[in-house]
Amino acid sequence: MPLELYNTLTRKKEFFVPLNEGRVAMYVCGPTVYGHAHIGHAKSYISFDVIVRWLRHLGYAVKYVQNITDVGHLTDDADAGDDKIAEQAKREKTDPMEVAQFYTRSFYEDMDRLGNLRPNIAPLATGHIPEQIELIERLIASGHAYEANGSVYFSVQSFTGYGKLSGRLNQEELEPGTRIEIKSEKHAASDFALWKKAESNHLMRWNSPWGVGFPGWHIECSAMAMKYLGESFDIHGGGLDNQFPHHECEIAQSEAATGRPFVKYWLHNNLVTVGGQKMGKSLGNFLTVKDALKKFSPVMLRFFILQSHYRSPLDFSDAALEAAGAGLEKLHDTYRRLGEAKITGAAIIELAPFEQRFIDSMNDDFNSPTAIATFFDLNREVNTKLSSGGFSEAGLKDVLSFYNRFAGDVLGILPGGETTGGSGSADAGNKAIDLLLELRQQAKAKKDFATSDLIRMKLTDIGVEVQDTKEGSSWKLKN
RNA sequence: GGCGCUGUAGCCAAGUGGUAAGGCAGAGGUCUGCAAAACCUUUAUCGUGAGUUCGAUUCCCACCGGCGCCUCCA
Repeated sequence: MPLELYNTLTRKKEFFVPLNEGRVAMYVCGPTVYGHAHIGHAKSYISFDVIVRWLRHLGYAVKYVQNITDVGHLTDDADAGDDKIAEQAKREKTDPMEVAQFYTRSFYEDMDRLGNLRPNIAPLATGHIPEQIELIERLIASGHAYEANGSVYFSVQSFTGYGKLSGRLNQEELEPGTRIEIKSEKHAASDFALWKKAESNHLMRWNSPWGVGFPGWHIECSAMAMKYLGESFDIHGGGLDNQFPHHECEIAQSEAATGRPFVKYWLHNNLVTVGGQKMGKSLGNFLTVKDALKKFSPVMLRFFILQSHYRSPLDFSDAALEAAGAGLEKLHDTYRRLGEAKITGAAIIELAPFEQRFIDSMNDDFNSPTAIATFFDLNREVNTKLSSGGFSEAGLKDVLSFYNRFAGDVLGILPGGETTGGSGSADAGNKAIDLLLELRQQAKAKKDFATSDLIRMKLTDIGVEVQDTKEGSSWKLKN
């Protein structure tokens, strides 16, 4: 089965056919850098990371652009309120650029830990002011935008396709005056800001044909996506919460300016809930990646997220994460055993069916949960072979390669460098543990179980789990 | 009110018009000096009601419950 993906724009699964053969141009909305990344960011960027990895596995040359929003994102709606970053700067008694830099670094630190590959291009909104101004000028020239009192607004009614992404086609149904305050300078309630006039106290400001101001939130993505990926490109991703109005506005701006389709496939990941409710600062159930990683390892968090589908909502709880972690440990144990296995037998595993299942899963709209299920079934077979004779040289090599390619390269869920036991370790601490196990082995040989159990108990106390097998004892660190 | 999603075993979570993956937890067993690990066996008729169909958990409708968007949010 070739790759199929669910296109939000058409609301159905479609076969993936890139605009240029062999190449994929992909844009994913990046974070607004006014705070540390939360576990919702983790779900979104892990999902798209795996999507990128899978496209690359299929042989596509993927150009992955993910922006950093460091200006223009306002606290209220697109037209009122203060800039989020400027607000945070006030709270931290510093200036906006420092806030943006600080949280940008924090963001990449978190994403790196979670195993997400860096995007090929990570453009900043503040670094693309001329491109945004140019795009706004095009929209004014073509009659899709108008200036009012130093600000520029997009005229929604000038673009017939507005609403096609979110299904919100009838703009009259918006109840004026309830939640969207009509500003007198706007021609219609649903018009949105492309450029905002800067008040005198506004720190982030640039010169423009309309006076000193700053760009609106939506325009940056259009300008940067088109600059690096062209006026039409393959995939645009983002969180479901950005479907409207952000992505709707992106389509309107871009297609009104160019007269051609902006994006072929729109992908939206579902949201993280905590206790069944959306996570929010105001709800008090807000969890940052950094806090989550104090309790759980990065690969556990990643695995937990990938065990549900990217388009499904995911409810976060300690219990759910621990349950996922127990399963992941099983995978890791087997992988570790494979790495330490001696060539003692002639066993091989027919990997083709497993590979087919994995590929079919991923090709079915990036179904990572069923892809992972493949590994649990393979795991069982591997363990059986390991404890009944062992693998042949080729058999071992093939199985390890399978884990490395699919669990490692594609899903990124193999152990991330944490210490595990076994012989052959150069570390002095590891050697000391190996020595203790050797002494325990001697005690066991003399049927001195009191001593052998004492050693095992004491090791357990310091977090070292001992396991006896026919070939001897092994150990690993328990977290 | 408008748009959309969703309701599968104790918990998490896939999926299909022909009676349901995987994980966690539980039970029994094999192995073991004991344990751990591993392996084997075992636990659901898919929110409720009606309809289409030879047959529906999967399609249509209604209802009940949960969630998201409609204001910034991955």
